[in-house]
Amino acid sequence: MRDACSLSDEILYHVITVQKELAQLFDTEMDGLSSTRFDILSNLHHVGPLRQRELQQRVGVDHAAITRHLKQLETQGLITRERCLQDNRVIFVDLTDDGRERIAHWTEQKKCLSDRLFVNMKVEDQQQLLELLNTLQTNIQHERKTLI
Amino acid sequence: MRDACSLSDEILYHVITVQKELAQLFDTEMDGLSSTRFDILSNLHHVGPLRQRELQQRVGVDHAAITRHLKQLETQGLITRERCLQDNRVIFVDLTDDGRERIAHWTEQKKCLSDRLFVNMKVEDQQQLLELLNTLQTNIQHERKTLI
DNA sequence: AATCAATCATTGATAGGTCACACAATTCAT
DNA sequence: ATGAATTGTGTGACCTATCAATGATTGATT
Repeated sequence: MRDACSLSDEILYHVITVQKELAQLFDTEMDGLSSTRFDILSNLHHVGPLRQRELQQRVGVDHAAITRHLKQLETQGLITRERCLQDNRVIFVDLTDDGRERIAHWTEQKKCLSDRLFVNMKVEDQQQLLELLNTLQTNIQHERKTLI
Repeated sequence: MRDACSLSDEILYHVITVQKELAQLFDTEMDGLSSTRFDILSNLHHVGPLRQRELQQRVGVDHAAITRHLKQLETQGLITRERCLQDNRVIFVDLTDDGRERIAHWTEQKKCLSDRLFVNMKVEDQQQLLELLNTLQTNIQHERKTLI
């Protein structure tokens, strides 16, 4: 990605490096909570109890990853998992009281962090950035569909 | 990152998802060549033989990761590694003829792909996107520095 | 000259991701 | 009603990343 000879190359390269640095910043700032785990807890916090399957789709990682994350979060006492009585395949995931408290705090922490990253960027610039990222994302998705 | 309540949250969330989808598109399109490996070969292609250490810094991954990638690329016959005679600690990495041929082809393939991802975006929009990503990146880097 | 510090590469432990496969429960077709 | 597909979850194998510790080599200090 480095040694980009074209504008588009350079943009793609930056998307990758920005994400990488962002993830590292996130990890050090949030005392070890990974961005995926934050996502899991955040979904449960805002939406309420969720089937494992739906949680997996919302967070956007593999089934296997979700299974393992939830197992760990359960042993840490942040979430509970219960089989559904109507459909014995599905598992309902919910926050414990402790988990609810912790994710509320983490959310606050993350909000401060993300605000700090945009202090010197005008709101209209932020909006345009978001819009451009959206365009890029739909292009990527379109490309991926035509591949399959 | 999902369930963003603020503009900044939403931007960061998009950076992450765009990168993720980009990496997956890249992988499927480039017959299994990961973006890191592309980076390694691309650096060698444009810059020439490099010390392993400098290659590592350019690509921006850990020492360990570079060691393992290079080991694999060597067994695939794409690169060579030779100890430096003057300084027996360093290893010089270079492309083989086969590697040179392959990376040239991959570069072409990638160029087509990245062009396709920006067909519907005006050049001035691309420039602004790049600029905004740069701003964000320097903010992240600044934040990481103040942390340590 | 001997030792101590710095540099470069490697290795092991650990974490997170994918894919492929397995298994149980449910739903659908005929 | 029963056999076949589908769905939800769990597990194993593998890949890539990090960090920490190790080893080897060089350079610097005394």
